[in-house]
Amino acid sequence: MKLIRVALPVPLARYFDYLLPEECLVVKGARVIVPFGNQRKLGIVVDFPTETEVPTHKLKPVIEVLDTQSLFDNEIWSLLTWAANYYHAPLGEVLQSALPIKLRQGDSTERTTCDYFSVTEQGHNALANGVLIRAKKQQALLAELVQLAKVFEKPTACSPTAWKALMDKGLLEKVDVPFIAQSWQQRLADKPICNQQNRLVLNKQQSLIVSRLHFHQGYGAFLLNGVTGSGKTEVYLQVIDEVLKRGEQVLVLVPEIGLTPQTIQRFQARFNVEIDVLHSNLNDSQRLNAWLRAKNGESAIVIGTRSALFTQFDRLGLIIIDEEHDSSFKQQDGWRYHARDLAIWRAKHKGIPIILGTATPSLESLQNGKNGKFIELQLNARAGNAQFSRQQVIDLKTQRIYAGLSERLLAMMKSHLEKGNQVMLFLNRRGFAPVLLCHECGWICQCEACEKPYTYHQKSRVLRCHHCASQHIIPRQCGHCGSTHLITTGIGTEQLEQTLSQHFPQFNITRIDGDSTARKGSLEQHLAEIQSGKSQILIGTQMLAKGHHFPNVTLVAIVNVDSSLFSTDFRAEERLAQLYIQVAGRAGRAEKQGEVVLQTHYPDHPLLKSLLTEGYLSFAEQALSMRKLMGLPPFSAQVLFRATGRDNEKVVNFLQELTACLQQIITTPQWQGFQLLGPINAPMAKKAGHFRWQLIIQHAERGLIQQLLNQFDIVREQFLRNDIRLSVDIDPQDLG
DNA sequence: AGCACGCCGACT
DNA sequence: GTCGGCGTGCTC
Repeated sequence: MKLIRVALPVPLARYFDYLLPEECLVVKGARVIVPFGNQRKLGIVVDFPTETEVPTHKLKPVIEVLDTQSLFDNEIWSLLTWAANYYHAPLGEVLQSALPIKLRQGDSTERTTCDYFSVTEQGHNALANGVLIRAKKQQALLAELVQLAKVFEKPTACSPTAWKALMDKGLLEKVDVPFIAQSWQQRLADKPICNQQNRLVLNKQQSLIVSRLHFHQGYGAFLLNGVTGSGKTEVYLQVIDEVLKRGEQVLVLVPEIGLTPQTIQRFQARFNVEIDVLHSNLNDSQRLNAWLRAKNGESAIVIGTRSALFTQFDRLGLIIIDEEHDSSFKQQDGWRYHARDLAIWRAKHKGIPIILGTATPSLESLQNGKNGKFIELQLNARAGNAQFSRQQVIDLKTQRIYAGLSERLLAMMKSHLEKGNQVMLFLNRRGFAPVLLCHECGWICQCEACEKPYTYHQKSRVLRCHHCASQHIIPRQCGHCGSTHLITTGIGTEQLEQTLSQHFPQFNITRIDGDSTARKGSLEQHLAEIQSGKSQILIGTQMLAKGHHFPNVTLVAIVNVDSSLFSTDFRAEERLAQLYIQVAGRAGRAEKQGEVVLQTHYPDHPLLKSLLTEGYLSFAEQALSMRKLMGLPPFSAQVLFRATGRDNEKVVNFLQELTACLQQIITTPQWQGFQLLGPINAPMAKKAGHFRWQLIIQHAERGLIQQLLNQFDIVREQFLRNDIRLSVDIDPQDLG
C-alpha cells in the first residue's frame, strides 16, 4: 500500500493521508473520492509522502481515483498554491474553488455529446405543413433552427418552454456525435479574426497606447486611466486583435454587474472567434463546457467575473481587468482573494501583459503607478463630441427637504423631465425607511439577532433586517411603552419612489435595487424599460451605476453623500469619488449637456471640493497624501482577524488572548513597526445572532506581515476552538 | 464545514 | 415516556 496526501474542501489547515493500493496509479492534481468521518468527500491529491504521523489503524484506503491526469496545469497550480499560502486559506478549498461545480461533484472531464441536437424529419415536415401554426413561438424557433447546421448546439437565447415542446413532439432530437475538439483557429477556418468594418478610428492617444502594447514583450502591468467615454473598450479590442493574430488567447475580467449585453455584443460583433461569456445565468454544464473549451484552446476569448480568473488556457497571451477599482473583484467570503491582485501575479509568472482599465483608478493602483510597478497610460480625450457634465452641489442646510430631496433638486428634475429627458437618482438605502421608532419613548424596533434597526418595507408590509435577511411583522404597538404612535425615520429607495410618484404623476418611475431585481431577469427587464424610454425617472442603489449606458439621462443626482464623508471606513471617500465620476459619466452623452448634482450638508468638505473643482486625479492625490500621513494602505499592508461566536464574552476574551499572543511576538526588535488595532467591535457588532470582534494588524512591509502570519500559523492550532470562528482577511477591502 | 453523540425541556 | 434543541468533539 502506498500513501497519498489529499487536500479536502474543509476549513482545516491540514491535509489528510490515505492508503492507495500499489497497483493504483495516480498523479498530483488528480481527484479522488475518500472516506471522511462517516461521509465521502472529493479531494485533490497533493503529495505522495513516504511516511505519515497518523497511526496506521486510523489510515483509510481511497475509495476511487477519478482522474489519470492532473486537472491543473503548472501555471494554475503554482498560482493556486501561492494564493493559498498568501491568503492563508486551506489548499483544498482553494483548489476546488478553481474548478467548475460539475468537476467538484465528480463529473467526468470528457466532453460529452449530449449538447448536440438536430431537427428530425417530422420537424421539417411540420414546418412545411404548417402544423405549428397555432404555436407561434415553437414555429419561430423551429424555423430558426433549420437555418443552422445539420447538427447544432442549443442556442443560448431560446425559450425553454418552446424548446421542450419541440423535443416532446419529436420534432427535435438529441444526436450522438463523437466530440472532436477543434481549436478556435480551426473553427475560424478562412474567416478573418476581426470584422474590420466595425473598427473605430483611433485618436492619437489611443493609437499610441495600442502600438505601445503591440511592441511590448513579456510581463507588464498597464494602468489604463481613461475618462468615461474616452474609448477604453476600443483600445481593448484592438490590443486583443493583435494578441489573437499571434494565436494566443485572452482573458477579460469584469465587475459583478458590469457584464452588460452591450459590451458582450461589441466583442461578438468585432471578432469572428469563439468567445465564452461566463454569465451569472449559465448552468453547471455550460460552465464546465466553457472551462474545458478554454483549457483545450477551443475558445479564444473568455469574459467573466472574479472567478473566471481561474480558467486555464492553452495559450494565454493577455489579461484585461475592466473597472480595475471595482470592489467586486475581492471575494468577500470563503477564501478572501482579490482577483485583480492574483491576475497580476498570474500575468507576471506567465510573462504576459495585463491591462487594468478604469476611469477612476484605485489608490492602490495609482501608487503602484508612482512607484514604477505599473506603467500608466492616460486617455483623457472624450471620443465624439460629447460634452462634460455640469456639476452642482446643493447645500441641504438651507433647503426645504421632501423625503430627502431639496426643493432645488425637484425644480431641476422638473425642467429636465419636461424637456423629454431622463433623470437618475442614487440612494444607497433600499426599502421604505431604515428605522421604525416610537414617537412617545424613542424605542427602536430592531432585529434581535443583529441588534440593528429593522428596515421598514411598505410594499410588502414587513420589517426586514438587511444584515441577516430575517423578517418581522410590523408591530402595532411600541415594544417598550405600548404606545401605538410608531413612526418611520430616514429615507429608502421605496419611499423616494412613492414621493416622486406623487410629485411627478405624469412620469413613470423605475426603481433598481436589491428588492426590485431579486427575481431572475427582472434587472434586465427594468433596464429595458429605461432603455426604451418607457420610464423617465430612475431610482437606484449603487448597482445602477455600473456599466449601463442610458443616452437620454441628462440629470444625475446623488441624494446624500454625507455618510460617506464621515465614515469609519477609510475607503468610503474613495468609493464615493469613484461613484461620483462613474455617475457623472452617465449623464450627458450623445451630444446632450448633462448635469450632476450632489446633495450634502457639508459643501465645504476639502476632499469633496478637490474632487469637484479639480477632478478625480487631484482628489486621489490628496487622499493618497492623507493615507500616507496616517500610514494606511497603500502605504501599509493590513490583515484583519475576525472572531465570531454566540457568546459575546467568550469572543472578546478569545480575541484578547490572541492579541496578547501577537503582542508577545512583536515586542522583539526584529518585529519592529507593527501596529495592532483592536480588538474592537466589528462595524457589524452582531450579525445573525453571532457577536463579532476584530483585530487589524498593520505594517509598512507586506513581507513582514506574511512572516508574522506564518509564525502565527504554528500557534494558531492552539487557538482552534469550536464555539468561536476565526477568519483571516489579507488586504481587507471592507472593514465591516 | 458537516456530522454524530449527548444531555435537558415541552409535547403525543 | 420521547422528539429535538444546540454544545462539544472529530474527521486521515
